[in-house]
Amino acid sequence: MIDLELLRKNPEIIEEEIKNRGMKIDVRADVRLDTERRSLIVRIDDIRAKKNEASKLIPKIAGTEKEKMINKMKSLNEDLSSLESQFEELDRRFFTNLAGYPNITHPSVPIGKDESGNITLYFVGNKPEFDFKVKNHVELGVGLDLIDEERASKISGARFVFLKNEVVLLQFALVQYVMNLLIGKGHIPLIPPVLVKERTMYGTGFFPAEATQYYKTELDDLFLIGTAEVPLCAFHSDETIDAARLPLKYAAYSTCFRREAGSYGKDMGGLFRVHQFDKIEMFIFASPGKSWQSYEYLRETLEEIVKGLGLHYRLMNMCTGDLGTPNAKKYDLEVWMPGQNTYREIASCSNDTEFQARRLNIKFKDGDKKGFVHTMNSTACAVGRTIMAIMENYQDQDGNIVIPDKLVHYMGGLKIISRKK
RNA sequence: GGAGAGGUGGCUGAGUGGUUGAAAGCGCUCGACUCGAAAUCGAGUAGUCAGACCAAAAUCUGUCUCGAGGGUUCAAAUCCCUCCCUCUCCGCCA
Repeated sequence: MIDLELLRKNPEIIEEEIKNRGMKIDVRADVRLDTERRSLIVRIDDIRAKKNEASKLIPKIAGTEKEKMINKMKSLNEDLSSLESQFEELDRRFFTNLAGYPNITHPSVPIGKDESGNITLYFVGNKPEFDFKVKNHVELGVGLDLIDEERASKISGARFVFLKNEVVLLQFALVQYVMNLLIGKGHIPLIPPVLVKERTMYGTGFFPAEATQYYKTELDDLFLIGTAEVPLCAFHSDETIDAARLPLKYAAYSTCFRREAGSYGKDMGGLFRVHQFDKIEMFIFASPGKSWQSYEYLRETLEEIVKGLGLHYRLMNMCTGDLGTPNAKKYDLEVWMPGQNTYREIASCSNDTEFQARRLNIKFKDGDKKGFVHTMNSTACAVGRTIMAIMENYQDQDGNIVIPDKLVHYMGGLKIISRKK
């Protein structure tokens, strides 16, 4: 949700934003709509005031006086209900339109039409070189008996997978490594509910726009979350947080579910695009003044995690055309995947400034100062995709997988996953 | 799955048709008393959306809000309907 004051006072800023994002919204028409609805509010409030005044008088008077007053009230009611229905119509239209407005992007966000406008900020680490023919993670996984897609498909359908043997331990190791790192930095660990109410999906802005992306339970009207961002963001909804507690940092581990509607045939096979995966998500509630500082902290932390695993990656600054509506800025972290011979997204880090907080009514209080907090989130570790990256980057000539140093401890000392005899 | 209870201000909790946005208590803020504190006394203490003023803040005026939505009525926290949510007991269960 955008700031109404901004729409009223500086509609040109919003128009510029919409243009940059390649969206089409008639801002001026909505400004007029707002003016109209406000003048109706004034007229309605005026009648209500008269009603309230009369209402206080009625019990004190009697006879014809009272009779007259009651009749006056009746006629006021007629005026009122017609104005009210006009208002409701305008109001509904206005806020429906407003729901489509994007957040205002940070000046550092590049302007561009689509993903081709995204800017590579930098590369970290070196692309690994192999003097043998590399395998992709599916070939490796099948060879080492680490993933089973066939049976998953038999019992659940396409885009599901069994993780098996050492790679199960690898998942636990990753979770331990990442959680410990985040707890050390003051993040509060959480395991959230993965089923949420419909209104939570609306509140966090995932509905109605992306409603077809998520699973719904048939008997209870609950939805499976696509990311822990949903319960994390809603965690403090309708709360006022003392500024002294900001920034409030969380880290949630959860399974995530996505229908992947509209991606038929895309990235089939393996761990990259599945209906169910596990993820650790970072989330921060920050005061507006420290927002961008906290956001860069998120990025640094994400990079620290990926660097710790020794993966080569590039950091992308997503352009206006490729940003989500709530995002003021977004970094994507793309890891080099030797088996795909390309960089693939394994993490995404965005600052939604006060866009979500406004919608979920999350405020801060700093003495006499009150306002909406800023919310931002970042993947800490998308477990499936990270496992995929480790498998492909740490393979050896014999199709074995070396365990990254940082994880050996959490693997009970196991240094390599090798072919079973 | 069966049976029941309930949703009122930061909290506890009154309030079954008319100066009730809401008693009382607690908490909190300010003031008095005190060398200081406690106790005591006094005052204040919800948010929303508009409007006036304004650079802005503050202030003032009005509106709406007693889980949500609808209905009855001149008038609803209070009566009626629908929905949502929370809790307790029994059953089942990791």
